[in-house]
Amino acid sequence: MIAQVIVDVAAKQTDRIFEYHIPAELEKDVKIGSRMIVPFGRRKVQGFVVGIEEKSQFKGKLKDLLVTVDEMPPLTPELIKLSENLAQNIFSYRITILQAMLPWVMRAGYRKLLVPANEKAKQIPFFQGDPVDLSKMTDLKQIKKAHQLLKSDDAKIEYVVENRAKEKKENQYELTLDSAEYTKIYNTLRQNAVKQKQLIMDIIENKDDYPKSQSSLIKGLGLSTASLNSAVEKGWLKRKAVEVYRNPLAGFEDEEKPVPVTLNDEQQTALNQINKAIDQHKAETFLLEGITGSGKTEVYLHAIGQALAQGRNALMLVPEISLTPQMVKQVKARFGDKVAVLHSALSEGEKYDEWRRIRRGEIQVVVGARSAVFVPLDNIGLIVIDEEHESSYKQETNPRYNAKNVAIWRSKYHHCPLVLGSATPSLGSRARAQKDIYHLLRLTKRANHKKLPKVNLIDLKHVQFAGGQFDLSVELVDAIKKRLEKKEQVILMLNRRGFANFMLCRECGFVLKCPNCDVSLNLHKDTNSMQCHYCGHTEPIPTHCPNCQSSKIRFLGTGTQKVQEELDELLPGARILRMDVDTTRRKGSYKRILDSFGNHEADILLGTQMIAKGLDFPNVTLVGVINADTGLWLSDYNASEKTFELLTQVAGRAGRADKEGEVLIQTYNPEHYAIQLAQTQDYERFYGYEMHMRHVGNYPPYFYTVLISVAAKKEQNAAREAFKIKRYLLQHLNNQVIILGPSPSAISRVKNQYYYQILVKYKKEPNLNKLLHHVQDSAQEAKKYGLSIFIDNEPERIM
DNA sequence: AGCACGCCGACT
DNA sequence: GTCGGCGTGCTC
Repeated sequence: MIAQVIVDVAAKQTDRIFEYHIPAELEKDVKIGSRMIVPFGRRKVQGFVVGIEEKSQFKGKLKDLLVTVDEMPPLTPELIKLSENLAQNIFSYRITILQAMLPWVMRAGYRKLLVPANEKAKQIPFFQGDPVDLSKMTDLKQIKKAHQLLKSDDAKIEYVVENRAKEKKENQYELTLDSAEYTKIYNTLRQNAVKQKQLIMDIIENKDDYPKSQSSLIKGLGLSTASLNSAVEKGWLKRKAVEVYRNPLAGFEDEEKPVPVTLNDEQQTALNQINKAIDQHKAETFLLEGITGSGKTEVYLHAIGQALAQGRNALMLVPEISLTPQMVKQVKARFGDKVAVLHSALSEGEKYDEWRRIRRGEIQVVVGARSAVFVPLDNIGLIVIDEEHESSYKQETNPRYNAKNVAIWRSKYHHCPLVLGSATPSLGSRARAQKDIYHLLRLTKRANHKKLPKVNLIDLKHVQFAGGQFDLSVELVDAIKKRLEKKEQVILMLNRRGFANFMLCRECGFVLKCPNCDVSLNLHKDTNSMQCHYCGHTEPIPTHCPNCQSSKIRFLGTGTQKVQEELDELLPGARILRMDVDTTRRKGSYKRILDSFGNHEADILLGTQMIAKGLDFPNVTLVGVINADTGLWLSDYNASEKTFELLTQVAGRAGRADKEGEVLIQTYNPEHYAIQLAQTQDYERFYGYEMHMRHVGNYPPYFYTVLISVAAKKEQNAAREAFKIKRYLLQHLNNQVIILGPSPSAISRVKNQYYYQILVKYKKEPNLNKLLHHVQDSAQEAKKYGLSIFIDNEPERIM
C-alpha cells in the first residue's frame, strides 16, 4: 500500500503530495490523518497522510514510512479534506494549514545530532559519551572538529524529529502495607515526628481514599515533598506517575446549577427553526440578529441541548475577547464536564489536553475562539458563531483563514445548521440574509422586558470639562457621581491604553517616535517608560526634548492610565479597576478583575474595547464612552461599521437587570451617521445606510476583495515590487476589476519593514485565483531579495 | 526549507 | 593543491 503524504516543509516546491510505501508492520496503524516520520532527502521530517492508495504513479523507488507519531491519527478525514479545500482559497501551503489545525505543541522539532560512529570515537572528550547537537554549535573550533570527525568516519549525522508535546504526569501514592501494620508504625514514631504521624494517621483513617495524588496530600495535609519522599523510602507508600489532564477550568467548579430559563416568543420561534434544521440534518446557515440583551446566548444553549439530545455534538465559537469567565461559567454550568474550552489564556499544555479530550471523543460541546473551528470533533450537530461580526474570526497571519467560512464548510460536511449570532451583524452576513442565502432570525425584544438603555451624545466641541484635562466632561462626571451615590456601578470605555499617546516638544515640535516603526511612542506610567504598541520597543521617559534639549515637553493624548488618574482626583474614594492589555497580561488576571468587579469590590470598570463585549453585570447602570471617535477616521472602508458595532455593543452593557441603564457617549463627531445611529441603536437603519455607502464606494459586500501587501527593509524596494505585481495583474485581468494602489500602509513602517499594498476589488474574475497563486509562488523568489509578499483573501483590515 | 553538488577564487 | 563561498536543483 502507498501513503500520500504532505511533508512538514513549507515551501512552494514541496507543497504537494509525496508518496511512500507503507511497510507491512505499519499497515494497521497508517490511516488518513496519521502523522508519520518519513525520510525526505537525507533528512527525516514529519508528514501527514492525506491519502492511501493501492498503486503509485511515481517512477522512482518509493521509500518506506518510518514510524507513526501518535497512537491515534490526530486529524480526521474531514479535516484532511478541509485542508485541501482551504489551500485552494487562502494562499497558504497545505502543511501550514494542517499544522494550524493542531495545538502548537504538536509541531515537530528538528535536531541534527553528531553521533560517534564507533567505540573509539565514543571515548574522545569531544563527545563525552553523548551525541552533540549540531544546530546549537556556535564555536568555530568545535565546528571544525565536527567536520574532521565526519570526514574520518568517526562520526555521522543523525536527524531527529522531536515531539514537543508532553503529557502531564502527576505523582500518586498508593499503600504498600495493611492497616494493622500502619497502626504499628504509628506507635513506633517519635513524638516530634509531627508530619509523619499526620500522614500515617490519614492513611489509617482514610484508607479507601488511596491512592492519593501528591497535590491532595500536600494541600490537604500540609505535608512537604520531603516527608513524602521519606515515606516512600521507608516503604510505607509507593509512588507512581500517572497521566492527568491539565484542568483549565480549575476555579469554575462549585457553580450553582442554572435556573432553567423560559424563552420568550421570539426566542422560541428562532429556536424552533434551528431545532428543525438540527433534526432534519440540514446544512442551513441562520443569522440570528438580536439586540443586546435579547437572550441570544439562551437560544444557543437550548439549540446545543437539542443537538446533544439527538446524540450529536456541538461547536461554539466566540471571540477571544468575550471568552470571559462569565461565558465559560454559563456553558459549563449547563453542560458540565462534557464541555471543552479552548482559548489563548490556556497554557500550551492545557490546550493540548483539551484537544486530546476532544480527539478521544470524551467531549460533546466545544467552546473556543477562532482556531477552535478546526477541532477534531466528530458527529457535529450544530455550529454556533457568536458575535459573528467580530473581525477576530479572520486570522491575520498565515494561514489567513476565516473561521466563518470554515464553519460553513464544516456545516455542509456534517449536514448540520450553523447559527451566526450578533446584535450588529457584519454587512456581508446581513446582505446574504437579505438574499435568502442565510436564513434571518430576529430578536427585537430584550429578554427581560427591560427597555434598551437611553443613549445620550455629549458633543465635546461644546462642553465643559471636569478637571484640568480635556477628557472627561462635567456631564459624564456628574452622571458617574450620581450612580456611585446609589451604590451602582459604572463601565467606562476608552479605546487607548497607556497614559499619553505621544510626546510633543513645545519648542521645536518634535514628536518622539519609535526607532523601528512609523508611530509615536506612548507614555506608560506603570512601567515608567515610553512604549511602542506595534513592536514593543521601550525606552526611558525623556525629561528634555531629544531634538533641541528644551524642557518644555508635553505628553498629549489620553490613555486608560491617565483617565484612571483623573478619575482618582475627581472622584476621591471611588474604587476603579482598569482593564486593558497591560493589566490582563498575566494568566488569570482577566478573571480576577471581572470577578472583583462582579463582587462590587470596585465601582468603576475602566477599560479598552475588551470590556465592550459579553460582560453582564446587573448592577451596572451607566456606561460611558470617553472618546467614540478613535476608530472613525481610519482609512478602512469598514471604519464606520466597526465604530457603530463597538458603540452598540458597549451600550448593551448597561441596564441588563431590573435597573434602568444609561449610556453617555462623548464625541467630537456627533453628526456622523455611525454615531447617530448607535445612539438610537438602530441596526437596520445603519445597515441600509452603510450598504448604500458601500455601493457607492464599490466596496464589499458589493465587491470581493483581495489585499496584496509587500514588505521590505527599503521603502523603494517594497514599492517597486508592488507596482510590478499590479502591472502583472492588469495585464491578465479584464477591465471590470478595480485595482487600488500600490500605496504605503497607514502605518508605513512596522518593525523596520516598509509596507506597500494593493487592493483588488472584483465581482467575477475566474482568472484571478490562478494569477494570485502565481504571485504567491513568486513570493519565494522575492524573499531572497528581502521582500515579503502576503496575499489576504477578503481582508478584515486594510491599513 | 534544507541539503548536496558543483563551480570558482583565495589561502596553507 | 584544498577550503569554503554561493548558485542550482531535488526531495516520494
